[in-house]
Amino acid sequence: MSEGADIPEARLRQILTRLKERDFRITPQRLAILKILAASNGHPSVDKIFDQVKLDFPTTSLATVYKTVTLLKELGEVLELGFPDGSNRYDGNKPYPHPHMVCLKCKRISDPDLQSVEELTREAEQKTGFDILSHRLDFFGICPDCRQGD
Amino acid sequence: MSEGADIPEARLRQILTRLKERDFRITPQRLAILKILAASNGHPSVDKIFDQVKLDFPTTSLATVYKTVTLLKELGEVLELGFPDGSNRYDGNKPYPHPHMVCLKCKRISDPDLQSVEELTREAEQKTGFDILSHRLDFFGICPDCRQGD
DNA sequence: CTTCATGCAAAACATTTGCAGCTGG
DNA sequence: CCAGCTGCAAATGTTTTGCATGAAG
Repeated sequence: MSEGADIPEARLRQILTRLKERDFRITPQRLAILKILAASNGHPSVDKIFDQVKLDFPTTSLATVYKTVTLLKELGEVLELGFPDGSNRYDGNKPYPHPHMVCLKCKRISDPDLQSVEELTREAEQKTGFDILSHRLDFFGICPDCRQGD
Repeated sequence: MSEGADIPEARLRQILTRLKERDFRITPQRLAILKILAASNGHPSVDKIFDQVKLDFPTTSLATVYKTVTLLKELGEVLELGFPDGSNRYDGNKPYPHPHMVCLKCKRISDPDLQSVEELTREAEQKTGFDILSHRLDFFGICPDCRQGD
C-alpha cells in the first residue's frame, strides 16, 4: 500500500559511515548505487540498479555496479538474493537473513512479517545438531495484486 | 545416523516407469544417472553425477548429464537445488520443496524433519495474501560431524 | 599527490545448443 | 527401421578480472 517515500536517509547515512570508517571512497557512482539500495524496498537487480544509475551517470559501467554491490555484500551492508535462474536481487535495508515473498508474475519481492522463523531455526538446530549460521527462506507464488489483475 | 543402503530401488523403478509412460528412452547413460539420483540421499552435483557415470560409461559427456537432469526436473522427478554461487545439487528422492541443512564445511546436504514448515507457509499466506505455490528453505551452518572433527 | 575507483574489453565459468552419427524399442 | 539420444565442440550469457586513466581525500 505504501509505495512512496520512506525514511531511507538514515539507512543511507549508516552505509556511508561504514564505508568511511573502513576508508572506502565515496564516489558519485557509489553514492548513486547506495541511494538506490537504501531507498528501494523492492529488492532491485543488478541490471535495474545499472539502469537507474545510468540516468544520473551515463558512463557508469556494469562492472562498477558489480564491484560496488560485491563490496557492500562483503561489508555486510547488503543482502544478496541470488536465484537458481541466475537472477540477483539486493536488499540494502535488511542485510540479514529474513523470509521473502517472490511473486512469480510481477517478480516483485516483499518482506513478510513471520513470527515462527526463529522457532523453526531452533527446531532445526535441535533436531540436526547443526550449528546454524544463517538461512534462506523464500516463498514463491502470486501476489494479491496479480491475482486481482487477472 | 542411517547413512548406508536404503531402498532406492522402488524410487528408481518409479522414475523409470514415468519415463516409459512418456515415451522417453532408457539409455545406459540415463539409467546410470537415474541410479545415482535415486540411490544417493547426498544431493549430488552435476559434476559428481558426471564423475560417477564415467566410471561405468567413460564416454559419457557432461552435456548428456545436463540434458538428463533437466529432463527429470521438467518431469518433476528431481528437485534442483541451485545456489547463488552457481553450484547445483539434485534430489531424486524427494522431488518437492522441503527444508535442507547445508554444511558449509563438508558441503553435505541433509533433510531435517521439521514440523512447522506447513504452519509457517500458512502464516505467510494469511499475512501477505499470496497464493503460495512453492518455497525454498535452506539452513546453513556446521554439521555435527564437522564440529567434532575440528 | 597518492591511492584507490572507474570503465573498457577480455577472460572465465557453467550451462545450453547444433548437428552428425548411433541406438533403443 | 527411424525417432530420439549421445557426444563433441561451439555458442551463450553472466559475472569477474586486468589495466590504463581519472578522481577522491
